[in-house]
Amino acid sequence: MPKQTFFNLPEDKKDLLLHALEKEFSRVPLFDASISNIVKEANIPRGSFYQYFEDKEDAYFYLLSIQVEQKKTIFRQVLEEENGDLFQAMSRITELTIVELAKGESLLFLKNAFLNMTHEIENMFNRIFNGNGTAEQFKEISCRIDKQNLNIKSDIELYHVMQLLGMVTFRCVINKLAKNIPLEQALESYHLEMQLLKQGLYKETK
Amino acid sequence: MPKQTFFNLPEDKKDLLLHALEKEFSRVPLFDASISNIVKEANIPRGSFYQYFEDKEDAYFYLLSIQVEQKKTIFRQVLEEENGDLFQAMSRITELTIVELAKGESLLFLKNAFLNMTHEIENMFNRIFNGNGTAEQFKEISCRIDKQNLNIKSDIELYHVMQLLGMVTFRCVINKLAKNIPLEQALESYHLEMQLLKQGLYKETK
DNA sequence: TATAATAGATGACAACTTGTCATCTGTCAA
DNA sequence: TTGACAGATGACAAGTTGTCATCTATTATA
Repeated sequence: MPKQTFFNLPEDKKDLLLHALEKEFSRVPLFDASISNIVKEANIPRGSFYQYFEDKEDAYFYLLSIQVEQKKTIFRQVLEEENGDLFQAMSRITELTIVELAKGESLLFLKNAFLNMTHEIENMFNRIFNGNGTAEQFKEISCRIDKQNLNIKSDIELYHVMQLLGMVTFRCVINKLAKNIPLEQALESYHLEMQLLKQGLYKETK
Repeated sequence: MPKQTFFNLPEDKKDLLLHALEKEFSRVPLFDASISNIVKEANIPRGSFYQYFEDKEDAYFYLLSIQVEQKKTIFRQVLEEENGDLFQAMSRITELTIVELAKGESLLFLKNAFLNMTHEIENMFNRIFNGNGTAEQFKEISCRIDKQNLNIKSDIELYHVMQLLGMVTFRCVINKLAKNIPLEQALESYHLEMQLLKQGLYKETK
């Protein structure tokens, strides 16, 4: 988390900073990003950066958390529109994401995030589905999910189902971006995997 | 890939280099590793490093590919021992891996690889299951798999099944390492997810 | 044998990083 | 008026990386 000093800043200066962060983290992934570029862009002295943030990672994950928060709202909406159908909602989100990311220069920050997804970045993204990890946050989403058609016996199983779906979704987007797979082909693979997940990979369950 | 110059080196010097690489990449993950440390450890001039490798990544992925090749052999063995049962084989590999990684200071290189898994590193690991990506390599493994109990209609579906299993396995190991989850608990989650995969997440398939 | 050609070794170097810290500056409260 | 303190500032040490002109050794050729 940024230091208190950052939050004490006037709104416009905070915005300026955030824009500088987004610009640099859109240019290159986290590990290639340079604080020097950020301070140059934001026109603040180098020392100030360290007054506001612990380090590069701190700034990065703060920016990411903001964007994830926005995605979370969208996910909620879609889930509602699909009447709590988890699979349906995930499919639509994936399609939305892929199509949007394919649109050239836009969303470079997210593109870099996907292409350099580590478990820490993925954990942040998972907040879309699980909130910040607390039981209440999980409940808040899980209660909006229609469990009727899901083959689950408990909340723990629901949690794992969501983990699995998240995994497959991320992998699909990453794969599409990394190998520059055509849109339709990426979606085809995705739906195939989703279908496999639904049906199960084993013939005789019992 | 390392440059030809590297492969022209006498065996003992190559070994020296590889040990220096392993030492540095065991100390820290790829992005924090320093070429300076490597050349210091291997006692070669800085310029020589660039005579042998393109850059840090080049050296890293070469070392990783060697270790993955070893894992591939183990996987083949286990798959044979389990008479082609993919789930059984994956379970055993996962248990082996988790137990081994838990043993303190050993395998620090692999530990770092897991904790900083990117899609590029994951792709390398996937060679364990898919070979280098060619159709022949895939066939070579897939023909050893017993498809009787698998709910698949084609080789493409088998490919995706293996992707899914790999995904869940990696995630399990990463999760265990990152959150320092006790061994039994990690395995419990893993088996739960495997069970869900087997049975399917949906109640009525049709 | 003498010479040329080529592969490889070498380390100094420019051009960047990063995080720190002593020193300013401005704004309140007493 | 004077502290006190939060915050701003930029020079700095210590590190990094990739390059390149210059050696050196080995092998092929005349």
